[in-house]
Amino acid sequence: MSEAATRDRIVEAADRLFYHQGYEHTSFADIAQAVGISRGNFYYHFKTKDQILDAVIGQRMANTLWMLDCWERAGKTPVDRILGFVHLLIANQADILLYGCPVGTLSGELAKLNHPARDDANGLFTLFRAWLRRQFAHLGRAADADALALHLLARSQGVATLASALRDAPFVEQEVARMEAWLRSVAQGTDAGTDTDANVDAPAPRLPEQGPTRT
Amino acid sequence: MSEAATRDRIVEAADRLFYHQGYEHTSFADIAQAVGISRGNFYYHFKTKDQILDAVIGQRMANTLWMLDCWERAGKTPVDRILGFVHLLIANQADILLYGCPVGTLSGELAKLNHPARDDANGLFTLFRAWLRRQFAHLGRAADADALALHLLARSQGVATLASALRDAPFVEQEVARMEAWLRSVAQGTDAGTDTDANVDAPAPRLPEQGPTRT
DNA sequence: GTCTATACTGAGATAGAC
DNA sequence: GTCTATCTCAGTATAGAC
Repeated sequence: MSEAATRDRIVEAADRLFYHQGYEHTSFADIAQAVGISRGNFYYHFKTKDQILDAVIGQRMANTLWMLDCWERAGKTPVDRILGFVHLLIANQADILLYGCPVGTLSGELAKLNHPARDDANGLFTLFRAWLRRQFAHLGRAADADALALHLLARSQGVATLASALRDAPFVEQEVARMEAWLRSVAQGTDAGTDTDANVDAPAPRLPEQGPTRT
Repeated sequence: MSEAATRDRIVEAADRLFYHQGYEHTSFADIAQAVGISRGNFYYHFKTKDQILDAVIGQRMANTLWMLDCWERAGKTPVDRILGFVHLLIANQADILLYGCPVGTLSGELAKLNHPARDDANGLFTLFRAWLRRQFAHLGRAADADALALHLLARSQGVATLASALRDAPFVEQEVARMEAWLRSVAQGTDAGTDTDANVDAPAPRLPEQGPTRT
């Protein structure tokens, strides 16, 4: 088999396994078995496990850019385009219920491992952030476009995390509907709790927080 | 040293290390070193790694119950009590920026490992969920109290995930302010996008979603 | 209760034949 | 390019002395 073809199959298998089982928990043997090659052959294509991770992240970046570009071209209005992002939760619902968001979970794992590729993995977040920011700016919210982008990213991450923990599909639908409503209110400028209001530095009574554990 | 004292120190060290480094990435040697005992002594107290995990989860459950009870007694109104939860993000900001939320990250890791203690870890979510649900019910939102509880839990999870990925402290403050504003609107019954509205089954144009990758 | 010594396993990585 | 064989090391776990 051609070198490129085998390499691609390795990256593809590693991508899936890292998503399903986590990076650290996935062994060379797992990937080799999934591809159908020997462990030895493996090292012809990748010298270290970190190299495979780099390749996987690289491919995810490319795929993400391609996907963002699709939404860009397919959506007539900024709202339509942002809905493309929101509906990823629906389109990938089955996987998300089982494995969470691939961006968030990889980022979280690499953070705990203190892995050098941590920043590269976070680059995926940056891709979405910049794209969303541009959409919100086009929506006439240039002033707080970045805050809105981060807000929506966080909402989406939270839904993925809780959905996979609880394995709760209706919850995903519910939250997506909520995000759609929020997006409409942002488009109409009727959203509450934004930075343009004075409520940012509202004092709000702080309670005696925090027991012996953190949460 | 008394048996109980050493055991407690092991659980405490394991709790911290599981949070900082992840469960799988933390070895017996790591915990033993942190406690200052030998690996051999370790096995006098816990026979397997899973047993330590169970003990850690048990302690987190107890601590969480205690914390929820504190908020219950300290907050005069349901809004005050819920704010106790929201402000955990502020109180534990430093840790969250580095390690994310201990509940969400453990739950996510155990899900990927397909670990038997997965459901036990998710019990922590259930604790918060039931407590928040009760607060929202007291707020006069009995009909959608559970949905509101899950929504706030998800928001909090999303903020923790993104905050630790981006190491962005101002973002946490910003999102907490947003949650406070949202909570006020819920208390006043002026919140949008709830299940009581007709917008749940709004069609909303679905775009050609999903490129070759999931996100 | 706590220690040292050690068995056993799986995983990352290398060498060299085909 | 792909394979088998092998090395090294870390991690879980056990046995038995003190």
